Amino acid sequence: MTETADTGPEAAPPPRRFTGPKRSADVHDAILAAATDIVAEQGYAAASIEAIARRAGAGKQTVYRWWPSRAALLAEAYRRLVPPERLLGVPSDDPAADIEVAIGRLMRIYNRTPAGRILTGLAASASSDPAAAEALRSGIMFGDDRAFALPLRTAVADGVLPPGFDVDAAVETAVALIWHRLLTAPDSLDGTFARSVARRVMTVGGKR
Amino acid sequence: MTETADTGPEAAPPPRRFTGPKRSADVHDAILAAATDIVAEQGYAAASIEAIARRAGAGKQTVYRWWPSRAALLAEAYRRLVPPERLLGVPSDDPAADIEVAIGRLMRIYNRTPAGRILTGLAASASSDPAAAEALRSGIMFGDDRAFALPLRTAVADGVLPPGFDVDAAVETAVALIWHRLLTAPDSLDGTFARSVARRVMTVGGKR
DNA sequence: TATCCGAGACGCGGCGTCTCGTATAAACAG
DNA sequence: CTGTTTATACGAGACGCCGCGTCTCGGATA
Repeated sequence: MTETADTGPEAAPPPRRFTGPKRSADVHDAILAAATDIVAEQGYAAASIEAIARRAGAGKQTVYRWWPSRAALLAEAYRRLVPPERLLGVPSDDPAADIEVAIGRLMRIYNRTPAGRILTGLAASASSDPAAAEALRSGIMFGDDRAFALPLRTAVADGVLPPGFDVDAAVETAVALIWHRLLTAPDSLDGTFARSVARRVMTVGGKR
Repeated sequence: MTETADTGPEAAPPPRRFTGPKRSADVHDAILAAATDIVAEQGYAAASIEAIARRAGAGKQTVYRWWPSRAALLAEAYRRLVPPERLLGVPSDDPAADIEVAIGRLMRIYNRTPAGRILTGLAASASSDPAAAEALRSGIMFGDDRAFALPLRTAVADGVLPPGFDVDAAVETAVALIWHRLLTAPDSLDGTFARSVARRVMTVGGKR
C-alpha cells in the first residue's frame, strides 16, 4: 500500500541502515508504513504492536520508545494519510460547493486508504485509552473540521451567508454525519453522500 | 434465542427422545447484570468474558453456550437498558417536542446507566467483530431510530409537517449527532443538547 | 562512551476449546 | 406410581495460543 506490498504478510524486512545514536527516520517511517499496511490488509485489530514491529523489521522496544501507545501510533498514521491541506480546495463563492468538495476528497481518501478503518479503530480504543480519546476530541478530526469551517466562515464574512449562520452547528453536523456513516456503512462513503451531507449542513446552519 | 434450539431445518422423521435440565434464567440474568456492572464500574475494556463469568459466579462455557461473542452479550445488555418503548412519550401535535422528549429520555438513560459506554464499546468492536457490526447496523439503534421516526411519520401523515419532509434524513441526522456526542463528549448529553438536536432535526427534514 | 537498534525472553492475563464431576429433568420401563 | 436411563446445564478450571509492556542482551555508530 504505502511500501513493500509485495510477497504478503510475512515479507522479508527491507534492508535499512540506521544512523547510530540518532533517531532513524527510516525506522520511524517503516513502522508507520507497517501499521498502515496491516490495517489495510487485515484490519485494525490485527495491527498489534508486535505485528507492526515484526512487519517493520523493528524491535518492540523501538516502537515503545517513540510512541506511548498503539493509539498514538495509529493516530500519527492517520494524520499522514489525511493531511488537512489535502481537503481544502480552491475557495469559490459557493460555500456549499466548497464543503462538498472537501467532503468528497475525504471520502476518496477513506475509499483508497485504511484511514477510515484507523479512525473507527481509534474510536474503539478511546473507551479505554485516554490518549485515543484526546486524539479524537481535538487532534484527529481537527483537519476535517477546519476544512469544513473555513469556507463557511469566509462566506459569512463576505455576506454570502447571513450573519446569523450557525457555523458551529453546521460543522458539528457534517462531522457527525460522516462519523455515523463511517461506523455503520463505510462502503457508502461516495460522492452522493458528500452531496447529501453538504446540503444538510447548509440547511442546519441556516442558509438564506 | 430464548429457548433451546429445536430440531432445526431438518425434517428428519425419527422422533427425538429425551431432554435435560432447562436453561437457567437466573444464570442468564446474573451474567447480563455482571456485564453491565463491570462496564459501569471499570469500563468496557474490563468487561472480558472471563471477568464477567467470574463476577456472575458462572463458568466460561455457560457464557459461550448462550452468546456467540462478547459483542452479542453486551448488545443484549444494552437492549435491556434501553428498551425502545421507554423512549416513546405521549404523542402530541408537535413532532419537534415529541422528538425532544425521546432524545431527552435517551440522554437520561445514558447518564444513569452504562448504556452509552456499552454502545461506544460496541462501535469499537465493530471494526473487528462482524457480529458487533451487524448489531450496530440493524439491532441496537433500531429502538431509538423508531422513537425518532414515529412522531415524524405521523406528523407527515396528519399534515402537521409538509409531505416533502425527509424523515429518513432527519432521523439519520439525529442518530448521527447523538453518536458523535457520545464518542467525543459523553458528559454533555443533557437536555440542552436534546433540544439542540431536535431543532436541527426538524430543520434538516424541511419543516415548513 | 553514550545511545539507537534488532531480537527476544519474562510474567501476566484474556482468548476460545475442552474435559471433568454434579445436579437435574424428561422418557421410559416395570 | 416408582425407579432407571439418558441427555443436558452448570461450575470449575486446565490447555495452548497470543499480545501486552518491561527487561535485558549484543552489535553498530557517532
